[in-house]
Order: sequence, then structure tokens, then C-alpha cells
Amino acid sequence: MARPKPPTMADVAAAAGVSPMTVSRALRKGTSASSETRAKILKAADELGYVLDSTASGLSSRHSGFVAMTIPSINNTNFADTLRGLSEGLKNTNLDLLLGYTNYDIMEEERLVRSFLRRRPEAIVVTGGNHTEQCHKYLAASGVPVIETWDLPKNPIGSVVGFSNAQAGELMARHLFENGYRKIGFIGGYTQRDTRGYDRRTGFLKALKDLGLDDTRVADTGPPPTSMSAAANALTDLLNRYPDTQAAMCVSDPAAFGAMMECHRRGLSVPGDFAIAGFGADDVSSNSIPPITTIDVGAYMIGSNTAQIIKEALKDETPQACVQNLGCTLTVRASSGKITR
Amino acid sequence: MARPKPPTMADVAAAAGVSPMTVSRALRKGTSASSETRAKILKAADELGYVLDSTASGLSSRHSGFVAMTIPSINNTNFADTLRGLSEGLKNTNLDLLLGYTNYDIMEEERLVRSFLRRRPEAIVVTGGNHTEQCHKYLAASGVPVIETWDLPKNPIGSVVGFSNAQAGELMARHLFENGYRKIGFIGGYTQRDTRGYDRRTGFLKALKDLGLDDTRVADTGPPPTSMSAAANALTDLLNRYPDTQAAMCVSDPAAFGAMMECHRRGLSVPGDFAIAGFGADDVSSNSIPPITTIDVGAYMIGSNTAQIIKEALKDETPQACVQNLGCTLTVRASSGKITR
DNA sequence: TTGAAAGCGGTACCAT
DNA sequence: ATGGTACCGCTTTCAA
Repeated sequence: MARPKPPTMADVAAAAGVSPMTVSRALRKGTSASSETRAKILKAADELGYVLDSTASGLSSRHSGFVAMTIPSINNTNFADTLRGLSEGLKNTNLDLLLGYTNYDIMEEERLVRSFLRRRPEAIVVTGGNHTEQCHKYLAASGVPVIETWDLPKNPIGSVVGFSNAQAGELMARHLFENGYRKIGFIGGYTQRDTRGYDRRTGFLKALKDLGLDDTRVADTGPPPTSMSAAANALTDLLNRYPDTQAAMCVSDPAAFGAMMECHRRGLSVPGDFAIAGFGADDVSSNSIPPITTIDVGAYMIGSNTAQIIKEALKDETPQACVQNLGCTLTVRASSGKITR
Repeated sequence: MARPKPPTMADVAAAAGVSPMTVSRALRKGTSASSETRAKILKAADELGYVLDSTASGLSSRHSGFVAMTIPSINNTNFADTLRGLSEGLKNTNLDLLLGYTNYDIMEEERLVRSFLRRRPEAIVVTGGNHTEQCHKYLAASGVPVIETWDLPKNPIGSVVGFSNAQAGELMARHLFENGYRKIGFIGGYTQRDTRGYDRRTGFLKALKDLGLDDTRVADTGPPPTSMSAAANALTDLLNRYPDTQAAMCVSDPAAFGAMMECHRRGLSVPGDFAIAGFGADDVSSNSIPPITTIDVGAYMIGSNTAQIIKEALKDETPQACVQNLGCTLTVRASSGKITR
């Protein structure tokens, strides 16, 4: 492509009648430069349409000025909240936040992490604690602060801001039990591609077993992200196989909504005939009729705490990795009211 | 921070007993290198934990190897679909896709675009056609292919893959009219922050006026993204001010869902007592009860066509900017069934 | 406050 | 197939 070469600092310097070094200083703040010279330089830069090349400045200064973050999906209230927390937490820094999306695929995550690390981010935030072996190696050897989120990995690479997905599942199982349900199923989370959903399911089923209940009432929803209609189909499947099931936890709130709508279409009232619970404190769970019992994981705080860790790490000579288990809380709503049968 | 300096190509070269130049070639494909040497080099690189510095290689080769994309929100099915289309369309290239999110704020977009352009992307994709003056200047002068999406800007900067949001609004107004509704409102889209939502509203109201109807029945929902509960409140507000309103279009499907739930809570059946329509062909609109009439904008295709344009542009000596109006289609569902009163 | 020189870590180009 | 050299565009460092 024979596109015109963008102007360089030398071009600006020539136009302003100063040395490139002076331009470099004038364009940054906190550096010594007479306001007169600076004005002249800014004018020249503007006229030329000059844009600083951070490829070059990064190479020279050894500061890329950005934080990398991988997210599984960009259609998810939860990750959106985490991103907001992180983004707002980094507002008062000079760090840009660049995102890459993995589509819930750890192979894709590996590719993405590799290409991020080549660009030498100041820190890297990943969603989840399950990575390919190679990806784990990359991160561990990267030399930059690594923060794993939304999970509690067994072998943390660096810092962690998360919660136990298994515990979230357990929490919900016990809630349904306490409300009188005994024949309880789980919808979604089969595939190991979404490790966090899988962990929730595992924790949920283990709790059922510990409570002496049947832990085989499971319906799959295909690969994540779980669509509402996939969850609706899974509910049908569950009821076909276990017609006496009284309640189900779904891997996410949108899934729970999909399943609940299927209940309604089948003439089952919720929770009168069938109780539903979700995960994630999504907008849809508080607005649906009935509102859906869910688990709130403090997604925003995951982000803001992560920002804090990054800022500390970049300040410190020898940053300490820290592991934060933020826990999660049950939000009880009408969809899982006490059993009446 | 006194972090250890990562190994460089020279380190790998020394370890493998070859010149840096040979390492450079061995690490790329499609270059001449004996398989024996290459193996030796790869081994050395792996042992040292070497990761190519694309800051440096980009500076030298003048190829950053990434496409930048700005998105307003990462909690939105529509943008997620566009991203998937773009991402899959770029799979067979060596281009990474890096995302930045603007939170529906064109000032934030300006900052983001500036920092993206400093990193010299191979192309830049922006959502929307409304930018700050400065941002427009940056993009126009960037020298890289610019693709504006999800809109039909009056002064395109480069290529465009979008549709007319105003036309989408008009389409829906005419549909409601044809189904017998005469007292019709609009929920959301007040703020100019979300230009696309604003355009839909403007087109909708203009069509009402052209049809000889009252075009003042508007309820605001605050800044985007419009939450379900904000839309529910707006519905209440609309009915308080115009109790005889028969139908409303909402700025998005989640908003429509929120408004519809509010109808149900107030004992209004949909569409019997009040008709609802949305925008965006979101999952929630096809799964809710009743399903919601919406407008499908072919979000995935916006992404895949954009990928195509990028590939063409990077191949060509003199890339041609192209403007694609993909249009949008009405999807009629039960929530806006023919008026019965 | 300003400038000159050196180099950040790679690749293009030209030799061998 | 491999190596040497210049240089990408900027900042660091040192000197004036």
C-alpha cells in the first residue's frame, strides 16, 4: 500500500524551527519547555496532523502505556460490570485499557495472550483461572503483573480477584433445599470450555449429593455463551427425562430466564409448579416476572480491585501478588419461593 | 520497577550461536532457514522464555499487525454479533483485533481513537458515525483505512457498513400505524450521547408526524445503555402523562422487555391493552412472553463485511472507500399484534 | 531551556 | 542459507 507516510517528530521540529528533542519534551507534560516554544510546536504539530508514534516511544522508554484484558464474551452484564470497575479505576492513570475477546475458548485465549505479551503491556488481566499449559507458561514468564479474575485458580500465576464458582453452586443448592425442594436439576455448564460455569455445576451437584439428593438431573445447553433458547430446550429435555423435577439452577441469569419462559409456555407456574434460579445478578433477573433468584458476585468490585492491584504493582519495586476471594451472595427472589406442594 | 529485562533476539542468537538476523528469520515463517538451524533457534528461544517484541518489529517493519475497534458497550448482543462477524472474518489473516470501549461517550471515543492511532493500527473500525470534531480530524488524517459502522454518517470518513437508524424508526412507526395504533409513544433515546438511539427516535417521531399522529409522546430513560428498569420507569412516566397511549417503540429490545414487564405489573396485557416494540433482534425479544416485535439490523453481517473491506484495503495499492447500506428488516411478533379496541 | 549522540529491539536491504 | 549494516521514530543521557 502506497499510503503517505505520516509526519514524524522530525517533521514537526523542522516546521517549528527547533530540534526533535524539544518537540518530544513539549508534547509531554511535566517537562521543561518555554510556553512560547511549546505553543509554536503544538501549532506546527496540529497543522501537520502529527500523531505521536507510541510504537517508537514505547520502544525507547520501555513503557507501552496499556493494560491488556481478555474477556470471554462481550455480551454479558457481568463482564461489562467488571470492565467498568477496571476502567474507572484506571481513569486517573495514563494507562489505556485494551481488550481482546476469547469466545470462551482457551486456545483462542492462548493466541490472544501471546499477541498481547508481544506488545509488552504494563499488566495483563485475564478472565478465569483455567488456561492452556502454554498460556500459563507465557503468563508466568511474562515479567508483568498478571491478575486472574472471576475464579480462584489452584495455582495462581500472580494476583487473583475472584470467588469460588463451586461455592456459588453450593450456595444455591442449599437455598433450594432449605426452601423445601428435593428433586433438583441443573441446566447448562456441561462443557469444560466454560470452566467457571462447569465449576458452578460441579459445586451444585456435589452439594445435592451431600444433602442426600439425586445429583443426576442435569441438562446440557451446548457451548457457551448459553442462549435463552438453548436453556429453554434444556428445560424441556430435563422434564422429559425427569418429569418430577421440582426446581433447577441455571448456569446464568439469561439461561434462567429462557428456562422460566419455557415453563410458562408449558403452563407451569414459577415457582408454584417449578422453581428457577440463576447466576450473575443480570438485569433480566430483577426485571422478569417473577423476578429470579440469583447469585451476585460483585462484578464491579472485581474490576475496581483489579485496578487497585495494578496501580500498586506499577508503583512498587517488588510488587506482591495477592489473592482476593470476594465471595458471592445469594439474592433470593420469588422464582424460588418455598415449595407449596 | 526493577523487573528483570526480558530476553532479546540478541540473547537468543548468542545462545544458539547464530546472528540475530538468522533468529529473526527463523522465527517467521515463509523465510529461508535450514530446518536444523531453525530447530536450534526455537529451542534456545523456548529455554530463554523469549517473546518477540512487536513494538520493535512494528517500528522496523512498519506493520503493527492489529486492527482497532471501538465499541460503546460490551453488554449488548448486537455489538457482540458484529464483533463475531469481524473476528471470524479476520481469522485467516495475521491481524489481531484489539477493542476499546467508549461507554457511549464521544469524548471517551476521541481519547481512545487517539491512543489507538498512536499505536498505528492497520485499520480502525468505529461504531457510529458521530464523533467529536477532533476525533473526526484524527481519523481522517490517520492514513489507515477507517470503517464507520452501525450508522450512515453524512460525511463518511472512509468506508461505511451500516444502516439508517432513522429509517429503522420510521419502519416501526409505520408498522404500528398499519396495525391500527394511533396514539403511539417512544421510550428512550433522548440523549445525544447515543446518537444511534437518538436517530431512531427522530425517524420514528417524524414518521408519526407524517402520518398525521401526535409526535409528542416521548419518555426519556437517562443515559445509555438503557437498563430494563429505566425503561420500566419511563413507561410509567409515559402513561402518567399520556394515559391513552396505545403503543410504544423502545430504543432497544432490553428496554422493550423492561417496559413490557412494567405493563404486566400494571395489569396491562400486551398487546391487548398496550403494544410494545423494540429494536435489535436481541435474544430477549424472541424468548419473552409475548415475543417482542423488533428490527433486525444484520449485526453479524456488519462485522463480516467490515472484515472484507479491511482485507481488500490492505491488499490494494489504492483502496477505495465504499459505503454499504445494509438496511434493516422488521420482525413482527405478538407484542404488536393488530389493535383490538 | 535546549541540543547532540546513542540506543531501545527488531527488520529491510545488500552482501557473501 | 546466513550475516553485516543501516535505520524505523522516539527517549534517555549527558552537555551546553
